[in-house]
Amino acid sequence: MKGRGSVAGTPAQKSTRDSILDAAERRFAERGFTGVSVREIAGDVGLKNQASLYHHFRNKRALYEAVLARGVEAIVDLVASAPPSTSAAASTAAVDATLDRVIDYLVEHPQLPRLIQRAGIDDIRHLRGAVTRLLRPLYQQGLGILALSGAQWSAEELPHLGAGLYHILFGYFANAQLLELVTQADPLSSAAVARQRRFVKSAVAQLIGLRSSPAHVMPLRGVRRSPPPNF
Amino acid sequence: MKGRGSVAGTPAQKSTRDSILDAAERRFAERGFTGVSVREIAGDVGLKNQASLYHHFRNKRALYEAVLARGVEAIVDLVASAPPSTSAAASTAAVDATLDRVIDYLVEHPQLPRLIQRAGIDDIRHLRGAVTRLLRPLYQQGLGILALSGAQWSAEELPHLGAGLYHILFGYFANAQLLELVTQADPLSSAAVARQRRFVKSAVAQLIGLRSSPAHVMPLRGVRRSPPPNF
Amino acid sequence: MKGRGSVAGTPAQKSTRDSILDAAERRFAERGFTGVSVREIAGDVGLKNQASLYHHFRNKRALYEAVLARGVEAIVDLVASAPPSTSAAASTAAVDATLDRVIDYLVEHPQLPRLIQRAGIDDIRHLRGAVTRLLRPLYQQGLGILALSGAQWSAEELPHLGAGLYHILFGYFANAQLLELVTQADPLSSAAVARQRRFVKSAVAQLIGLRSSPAHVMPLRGVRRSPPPNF
Amino acid sequence: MKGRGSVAGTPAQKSTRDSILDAAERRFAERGFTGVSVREIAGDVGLKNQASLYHHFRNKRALYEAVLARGVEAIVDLVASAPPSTSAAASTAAVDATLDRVIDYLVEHPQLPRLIQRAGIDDIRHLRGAVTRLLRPLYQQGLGILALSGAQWSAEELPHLGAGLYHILFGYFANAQLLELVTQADPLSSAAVARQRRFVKSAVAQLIGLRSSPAHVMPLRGVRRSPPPNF
DNA sequence: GATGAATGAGGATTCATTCAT
DNA sequence: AATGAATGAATCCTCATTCAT
Repeated sequence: MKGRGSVAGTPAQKSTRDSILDAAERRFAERGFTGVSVREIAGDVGLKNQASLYHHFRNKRALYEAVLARGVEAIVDLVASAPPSTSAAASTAAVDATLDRVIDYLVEHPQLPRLIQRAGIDDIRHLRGAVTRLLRPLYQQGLGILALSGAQWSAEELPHLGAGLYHILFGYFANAQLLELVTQADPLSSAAVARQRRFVKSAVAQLIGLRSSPAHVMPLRGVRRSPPPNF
Repeated sequence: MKGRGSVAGTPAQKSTRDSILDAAERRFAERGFTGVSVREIAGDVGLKNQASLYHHFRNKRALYEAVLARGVEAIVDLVASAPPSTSAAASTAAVDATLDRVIDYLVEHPQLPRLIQRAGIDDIRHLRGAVTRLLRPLYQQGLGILALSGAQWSAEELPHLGAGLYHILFGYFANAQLLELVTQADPLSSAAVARQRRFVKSAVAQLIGLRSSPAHVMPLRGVRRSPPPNF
Repeated sequence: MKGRGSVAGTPAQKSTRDSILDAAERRFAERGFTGVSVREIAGDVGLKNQASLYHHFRNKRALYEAVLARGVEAIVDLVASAPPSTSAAASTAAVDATLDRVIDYLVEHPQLPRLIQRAGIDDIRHLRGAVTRLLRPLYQQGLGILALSGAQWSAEELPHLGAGLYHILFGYFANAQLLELVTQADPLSSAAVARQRRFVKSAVAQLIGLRSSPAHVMPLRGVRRSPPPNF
Repeated sequence: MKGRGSVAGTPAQKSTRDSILDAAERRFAERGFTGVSVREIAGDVGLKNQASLYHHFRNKRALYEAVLARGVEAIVDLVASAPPSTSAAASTAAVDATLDRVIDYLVEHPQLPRLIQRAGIDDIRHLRGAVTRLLRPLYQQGLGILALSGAQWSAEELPHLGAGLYHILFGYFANAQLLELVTQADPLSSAAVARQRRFVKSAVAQLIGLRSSPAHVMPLRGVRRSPPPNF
């Protein structure tokens, strides 16, 4: 968020600016920066004229960056709020809790992973500042956590592990449409999300190499006997 | 053909059509369908005019789909050429070999993962046909392989595992730019690629359960035969 | 508004929208829908850019249809304002008055007959709505008038008579250029128009049978009450 | 027809060139010169490439003019073949016969009137030569016939009469689509054409002022009792 | 005589943005 | 804060035409 952002403490003028951000987030997630027109976003918000939008954001790119910053900040906050645990056991719990928080959030904001994955694939020249400011600290924090865990990975492999975990976590939601078409089942159904949640936790536990994870597997066993999907 | 066209005597000179496909693949991977102009692609190929391009492809979208199909087909061929092994041991070797082939190919065609990841995130309505034709069989084959391996996953979890492996494998290359900015190291350096190769193989092995984590595999075995749920 | 826009104080200054309609009417009449470019019309109006035109009309066809509707409505109003006379004598006067009004109007708007004749020859799929809304009532009214007059035509022949009168009336002005080339005289000179006016009135009178050719009118009278054929 | 036309006596190479003319006539009649693309015509003829068309006609306009000339010449021949009668009685019969011939021809070539009406409305600068060569003699001949008939018209009114007759005759067929939409009946059905034929003859007889026409009216009386159309 | 390829010019339309109100 | 109008640049695509084969 830049310059004219919410004046401290006063939630007053929320309406229009935030509506624009919401609409833009949805659109940009769906079709990317170049695939969305300012007119479209203005229309979504109920503005009769694209010109009105320029009262709230300097231009299209500024709007895009505001959307992206808002989205990434939310994720960063989610992860950053994890207690900086030092013991492996506490770390395990913390990781699981963080995964839960993130997955919960991604389910509630299903367009966010698309938006962020897109931004990662797109030309990131425009995003150097935001990346450095927001993502690098997050990355360092993640590396710290991974390093703590009883790892089977060398220090130089940790970045690869971090990237892998990120892709597992975000890729599922970002590619929901594709998954649906390929598997012919809704990847965002609550059952599917529950399964994905279990899978991610289990996979993370295995890859991170913490042996405390089986705990949460057991209670779910009964569920595993539920009727099979038609994958 | 003019300009850089076929030099007399070398019959295998790349056809205009293929040159267009190459240029388009690069561009579409970089900036997506809406971010690329036909003029740009035509220019890359040395065509003096966009009109010429329409001699080879009905329109921009047809070109895009041709590019995508070519790219996906290459991957599919890579994976499909894996011997349909039945023993777990043979499977392990086959999986490793396939991973090597795919990684080799992605390194050689670094734009392909971006292109494909993008296509997965984008509106896929236009791609129904291609997806069904190309990806579904590949997916079924993948599921088969995963099911064969002595895994700790239930049948209903296999799709999630498959998706996860895909995201680990392609995400790294697709997000190379982002990774570079965050980690401040080149993810496509030969050293980094070698590390990623080791990481992927190791991670796959762990997740598929061929080599490690046999601990909690046993209790789940019976479940794997259960019919799939509705996702 | 820029350039030649509204001069302060004169509120009835022609709106941009109307200027566009005027220019488009002229152009479309001259060269037809496909023969005119949007750029051309925008240029005529003094707009520096085609884009401005799209602020007032959704697209080229919408503009064309607006032009056509405006033109036809003017004619319809002209004819519709004729008093619904019931006696043959009053009808005669009314017909003459209507002819005068229409001819006056066509002389003042020489491009209108071309526009309308063109529309009749062109593919009318796009015009179904307008035709049904505007022309069918006019046609019914015309049939009523023709039926009233002491005519030598059967009910089933009235549509042919109506069409014939329409073609005589509009064809002259629509084909003015051709007539000039063939007759080597200006068909729109005031003398020529006066002659045409006399000719039309006289021809209409003869064909409608109000004034002349009573000879073979009688034998046909009874027939006129016969129900109409299927065309 | 210009330059490369059919070499005297040899009907040999008819095929392609004439096919092109036929297709072009249809298309140009439907949508006018600017509304038709060369590709379209070539496609109609079965040519896989527009380039082939340029073997037969120098360019699009030359093709158009050839089409127009062929069409107009046919009409001119039809009218010119009327015996140059000198007596009014013979003239009446000749006029009727000519009308029959022309109407027969227009029914068989329903696209011709549209083509010709269009040409008359369009910018005729390109057609000066053809008009002068083909139409002026026809016009003079027509004037002669009209002058012969026991006319109620002055010499200076004859051009108006001539134009009116032309518009009645061609307008009906040229505007068939429009008439159909307005009257909700097919103007080219054989019944409708028969009625139009009677109407035209009768109208012409009245306007020309020949008193011999009633003859052909009587035998048709029975038909007039046929069931009514839904005009 | 027919075709594949190429091309310059132009087609309609949409783009992001600005300005006065 | 919002809107109507305008605009330059760019969009995809089609046009008629030419040339070598």
